[in-house]
Amino acid sequence: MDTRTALLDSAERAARQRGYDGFSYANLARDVGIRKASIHHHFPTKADLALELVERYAATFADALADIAERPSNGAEKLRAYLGLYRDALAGGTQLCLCVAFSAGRESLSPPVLAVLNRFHADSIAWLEHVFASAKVDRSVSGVGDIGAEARATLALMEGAQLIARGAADLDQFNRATAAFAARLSPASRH
Amino acid sequence: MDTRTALLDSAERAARQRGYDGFSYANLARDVGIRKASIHHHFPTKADLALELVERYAATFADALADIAERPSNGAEKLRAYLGLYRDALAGGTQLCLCVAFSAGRESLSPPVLAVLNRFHADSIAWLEHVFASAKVDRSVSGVGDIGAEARATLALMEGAQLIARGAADLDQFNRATAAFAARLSPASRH
DNA sequence: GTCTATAATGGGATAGAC
DNA sequence: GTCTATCCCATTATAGAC
Repeated sequence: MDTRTALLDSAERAARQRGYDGFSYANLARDVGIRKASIHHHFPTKADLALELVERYAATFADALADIAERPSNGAEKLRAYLGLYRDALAGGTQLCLCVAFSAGRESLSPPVLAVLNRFHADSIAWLEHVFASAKVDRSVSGVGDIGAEARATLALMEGAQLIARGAADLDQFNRATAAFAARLSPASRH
Repeated sequence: MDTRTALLDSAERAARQRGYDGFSYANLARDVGIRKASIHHHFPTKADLALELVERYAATFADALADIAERPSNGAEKLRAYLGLYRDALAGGTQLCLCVAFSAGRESLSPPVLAVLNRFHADSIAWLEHVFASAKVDRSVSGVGDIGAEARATLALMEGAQLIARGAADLDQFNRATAAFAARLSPASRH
């Protein structure tokens, strides 16, 4: 594999486990098998690396959301898939969504990275608002209230449930924290 | 004020803004007005400081929960007060609950600090389970399902809503994310 | 593209005078 | 209890050979 990609992969794993301040070029160098000075050839500064990391992550996530949105499914099924994204991102209780992991050490981040993070949040909320709006029409989700509030509550629930599960290193904590939310979603139809 | 207390206060502010890795003895020294070497007289290592910090915070929080629990109020009013604790902890969008702030850089923390953090979470969940159980009886909260799931979902919602509000540096984001939850609580009676 | 070598900085921590 | 002075280490980053 491409050294550059290997570095990004290694950095993503580390960042999602330990946050931005929690990984160093020395870690990456050991992990990838080159010297730390060589990393600067690919990413001149750590801020450059972080920016590309978060951009790549946001793009991948946005693709996943677009993929879900395009499916010919109702609101409940889209939200179930959304829930699955956050469950999978936990990697069994060891990792967080990169944006949650970066949200903590926020003050260490460069302005461009913060900008991507904020966009990620705004896009997520907009996507959720859209899905909740369609769910209100197709009646596949019970008790849908104000769309903006639903979207923010859902995002908060995902991020908080990740923190709880990560703290306990136990994926089941995520499932329990999101059980009531999942119960609002009408069952998947058996095609 | 006591130098020791001033150091703890300064450290708490810094930690809740920037996480464990995000503050240093140099910061505290500048803030409190002594030299950084002097801090070691009060707290030999940073792990010692962090432990006392998190213990003090957990104790204060536990007192607040006990205070709420002892009030002659129904489940809804207790949960409203709980919500208020997390809203106030945001300090208008600039700070997180210490346990949320520490949850991120988890891997940097010493085992004793992690232990206090885990106890904090467990105690919070137990407290919430108890309140939801009583709310099920007094019918002051709508649609109460499984107690354990309700408790974990509520904790996750608080923590996630804090992250969202902090990211936007806007307290109102917290209110919006928790609006649906607040709407489940029966209105406060006018004595 | 990767290496060795080396800044330059900042971190936590210690010794010992006052 | 606080200070100065110092240590050791890890960090990001650069220069220049190969």
